[in-house]
Amino acid sequence: MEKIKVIYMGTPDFAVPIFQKLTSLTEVVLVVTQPDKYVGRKHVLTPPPVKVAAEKLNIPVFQPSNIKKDYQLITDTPCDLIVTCAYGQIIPPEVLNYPRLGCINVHASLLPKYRGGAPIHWALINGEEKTGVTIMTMDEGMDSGDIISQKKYLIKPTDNVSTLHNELSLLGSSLLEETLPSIISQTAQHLRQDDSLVTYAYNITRADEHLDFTKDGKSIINKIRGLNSWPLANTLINGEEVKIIEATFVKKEGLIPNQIVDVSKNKFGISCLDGIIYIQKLKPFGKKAMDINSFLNGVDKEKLKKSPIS
RNA sequence: CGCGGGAUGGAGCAGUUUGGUAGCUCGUCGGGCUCAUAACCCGAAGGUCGAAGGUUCAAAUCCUUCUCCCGCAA
Repeated sequence: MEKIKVIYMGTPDFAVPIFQKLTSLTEVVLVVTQPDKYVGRKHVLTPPPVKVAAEKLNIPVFQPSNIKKDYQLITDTPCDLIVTCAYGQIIPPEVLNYPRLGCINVHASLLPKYRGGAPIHWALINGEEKTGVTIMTMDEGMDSGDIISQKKYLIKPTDNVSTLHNELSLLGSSLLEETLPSIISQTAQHLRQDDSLVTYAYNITRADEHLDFTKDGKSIINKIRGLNSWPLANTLINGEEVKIIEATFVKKEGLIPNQIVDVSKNKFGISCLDGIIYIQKLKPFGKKAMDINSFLNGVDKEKLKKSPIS
């Protein structure tokens, strides 16, 4: 079978395995990704991961800062299909309508749930038992196109953003492999999204990262793992911001929430609505991540017991 | 030069303001107690105090420059 010509549009790590799978199945003639960005304290100009992967394979890369205006190169490049995954910009109709087989997108949720930029985070934070990946047609809305195929993933209690990110990225790759033939033969089923079931997963904001210890233990733990390894949940202990990386929950009745209730050699417990959150791993302000034993070794435990949480 | 925090035995920290013998909590190793232990007791090893230069009789501490790590902001 002759390989079809594809333009791939994607940006972050999540989009890399899907890109690589695509290169093995089709001829990727152009990669469109976000411009290099200045990141970090030193403002180092950093290329997006998909660009790095594309350059390794000597595939041309196009990085328009505003694709609504600057799409000429795409529509001048002969191709049969456009595949997108976490590209990062709304794609104009001129591009959507260009390839004869259309535009499809790989999204990290079971649409119509969790449309938007942070579906993995929100699925974990909300304590979902399952999530998955969806391949769909693109339209001018945000993740609102027709569903072509889906694959479920049962979330493990040990999953966090990093593990789930990897799982779904691989799942997306294999789903793409399974779905591609029906796209090429134009026999794919198109299922309209049920508007009444739509939910949105907006990008995580600073306020989303803050832990509220007056809530129930389960939701606090879900938030901690739903923000791990990035950007991490935080709280203020004695006015200093501390990132909470890992914690466990023990159910217990009759506690006043939001208090430091258990400090010993290797335990640091904060009360919540229905029990105690034991911090296992954290990152104090200005310090590196450390386990709870290390943290307790270097801290005045009597003072810590009296510290307010906010 | 965007803003701020930090670097002290293997880990986490105190000591720096006011220069004067390297300290705490752990870990490691050895010994003891114990039916036993991640518990307790006794002892030991392990550090050119991030780097370089300067001031001084004397610098972890004061001055200058540099490197690396972390958070925020983009």
